[in-house]
Amino acid sequence: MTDLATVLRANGRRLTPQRRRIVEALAGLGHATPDAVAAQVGADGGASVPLSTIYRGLEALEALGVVSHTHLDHRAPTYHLTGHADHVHLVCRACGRIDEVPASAATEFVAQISASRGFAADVTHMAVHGVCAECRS
Amino acid sequence: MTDLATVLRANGRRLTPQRRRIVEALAGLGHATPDAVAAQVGADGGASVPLSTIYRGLEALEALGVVSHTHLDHRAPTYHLTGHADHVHLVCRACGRIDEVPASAATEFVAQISASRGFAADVTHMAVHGVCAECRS
DNA sequence: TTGAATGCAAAAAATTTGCATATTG
DNA sequence: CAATATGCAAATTTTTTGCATTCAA
Repeated sequence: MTDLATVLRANGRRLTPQRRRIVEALAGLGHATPDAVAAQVGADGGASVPLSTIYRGLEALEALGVVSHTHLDHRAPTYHLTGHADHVHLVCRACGRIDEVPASAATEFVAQISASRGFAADVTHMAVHGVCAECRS
Repeated sequence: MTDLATVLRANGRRLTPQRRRIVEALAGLGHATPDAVAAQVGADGGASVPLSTIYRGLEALEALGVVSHTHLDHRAPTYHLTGHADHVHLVCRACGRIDEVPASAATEFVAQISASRGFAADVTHMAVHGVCAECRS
């Protein structure tokens, strides 16, 4: 936790209560859109934080590698703590359900494109679309 | 081409000149955002087509499986013809470059999650983020 | 102190929707 | 002719920006 302050300060940034709350919200939610983060932050009892601050906070934290985001579905960037367990998201195109599988399932795939293209893939929180088991039947 | 009309009619939809131009635009561009499609459609000499029609057209075509979309970067759904060569996009987080590798590179990966979760992944045009060869050095 | 961050409010983008009119099948 | 699509304009939604004020370091 104090680590957060360290990372920010090391880059001339500051740890404000708002940012601390953004991180806490993400820790509790796992994944969340800026909107959802705002809602969660507002739900912790304290004063609500304007969306603009949420956006700027997430942006600052992402620049420092504390959080990152992916696009699980249509229009919604979902943020998560970088430390959050690495996994790939399986997004069902039919029912919308989102399942997860450990990122290790893609190890081979990652190695392959690294070898063939020199591309260092980061499959953490990668979104894979398709149809889930239930919807297939 | 006439096939397009068939698919639409088979579902009670209609082939309008606008939709034909949308498909032509995609064929020429490969991938494109709704905005880019509109620009291309407008560049073909004919009258410009309002964005709302582009959106509705893409939606209708996607529902019939003629086109589909993915999110390559931050805020931009990119559409492409379903028939367009299957490949996975390698999006460089550093320079923004987008490279492609055949979808077959993910065969093993797809098989794995199918076996473990019964999830039928469609990696066509899947976006994989990371750092490209040049930016790594 | 002093520059970074917040809060608001207003501006931009990006989509979506209502509806009268035009068109396709 | 009947139902689907288009065009436009207006309404939403989502994200960004300007700025005076507050606050962390």
